[in-house]
Amino acid sequence: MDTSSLCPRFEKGMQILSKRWSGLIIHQLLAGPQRFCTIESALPSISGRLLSERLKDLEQEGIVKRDVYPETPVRIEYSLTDKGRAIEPIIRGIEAWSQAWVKLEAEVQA
Amino acid sequence: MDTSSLCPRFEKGMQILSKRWSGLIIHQLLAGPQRFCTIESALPSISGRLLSERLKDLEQEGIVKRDVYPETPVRIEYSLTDKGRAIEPIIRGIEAWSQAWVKLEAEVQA
DNA sequence: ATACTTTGTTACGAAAAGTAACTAACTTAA
DNA sequence: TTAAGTTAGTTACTTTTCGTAACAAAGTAT
Repeated sequence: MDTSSLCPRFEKGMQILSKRWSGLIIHQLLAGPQRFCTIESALPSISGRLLSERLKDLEQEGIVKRDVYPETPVRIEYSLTDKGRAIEPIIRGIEAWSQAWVKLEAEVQA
Repeated sequence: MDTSSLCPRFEKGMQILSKRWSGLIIHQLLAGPQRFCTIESALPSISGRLLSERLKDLEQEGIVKRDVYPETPVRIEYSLTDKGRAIEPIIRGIEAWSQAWVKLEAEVQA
């Protein structure tokens, strides 16, 4: 029973952005187009399997674009679409909030 | 191997906000303090088990406050702390992005 | 005492995420 | 012409998280 005025667009948007790794991948791609292995080593502890899966999800949502350059070795570059770049203010907002409010384990005095 | 300059605060902030339901719960609490069953019926298809778990997570992170009023029946109100209210611009950003860019299933013409 | 409400908890099966090893295509080195 | 290396994944398997449903404590009303 949905008695709320919860907008289905907002609900879906939230679903997309709150999938694990999506935010960090988008953040990484804000630095410019880059290849699979660059993203993989930029993000701590994401595995190839998940990165591959998540990039496919984001491509399907029209947030990420995948370009194949048949060089040698083949170069595959991932970049943000307009829809993806439109997420930048949100990511920056999360950065700002995190700087201002998030305490790391080491800083939390119980 | 973390060769990036990825800020650990940002990483943790992202982890908190991107947990399933966190965003929608915070969005709901932006409307003001409210009780468990109100949140439960405002969000589509979240179960008591998950809502309980997520509210505890958010309370632990200092984002949500839990107040017990020993009335009859007992009233327990959940509200946002300052740290929680500071998330409002991010949630509004996601709302705006969703309005502008998110297409629902029904609208996607393959 | 019994039934009802609110705020949860417990138990269990399903789905998603994490880990590690493997594959395909193409290159350079021996 | 093998052999080993690189990039971009995939497959198989384990662990964690999620979802569903039934139950429980504390109090009121009947």
